[in-house]
Amino acid sequence: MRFDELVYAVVRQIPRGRVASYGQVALLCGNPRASRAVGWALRRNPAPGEEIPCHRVVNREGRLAPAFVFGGPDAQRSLLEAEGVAVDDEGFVDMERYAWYGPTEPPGR
DNA sequence: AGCCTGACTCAAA
DNA sequence: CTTTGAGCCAGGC
Repeated sequence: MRFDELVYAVVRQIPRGRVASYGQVALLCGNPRASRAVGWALRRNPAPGEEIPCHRVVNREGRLAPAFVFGGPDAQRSLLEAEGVAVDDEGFVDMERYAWYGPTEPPGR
């Protein structure tokens, strides 16, 4: 299986209203250091939207991807806010509150 | 095989 | 806090 397919498989599991960091996705793919490769894979996302919610992937600090990536300065923000994820003016999301813990989704939050 | 790129991350100045 | 530099990984050429 291609690495990017693995990335998509993971991203596809991120629930609505939650976000995951590139490092988190890389970890779930088995390569904690492959965060860059994750971004590389998402760059050519074959099915944006509910299929592969790449807008739910943010960097380690909860910072959204650069504007050009989603074709607009508020594209990703709109998608996230639409599903209940608050995004501040600087394009940051509260990781403590929206971070996805993984496929198993441990207790608490 | 080698070199380059990037939606990343960490450490240091 | 901002700016650099370096390590990392997969894929495109």
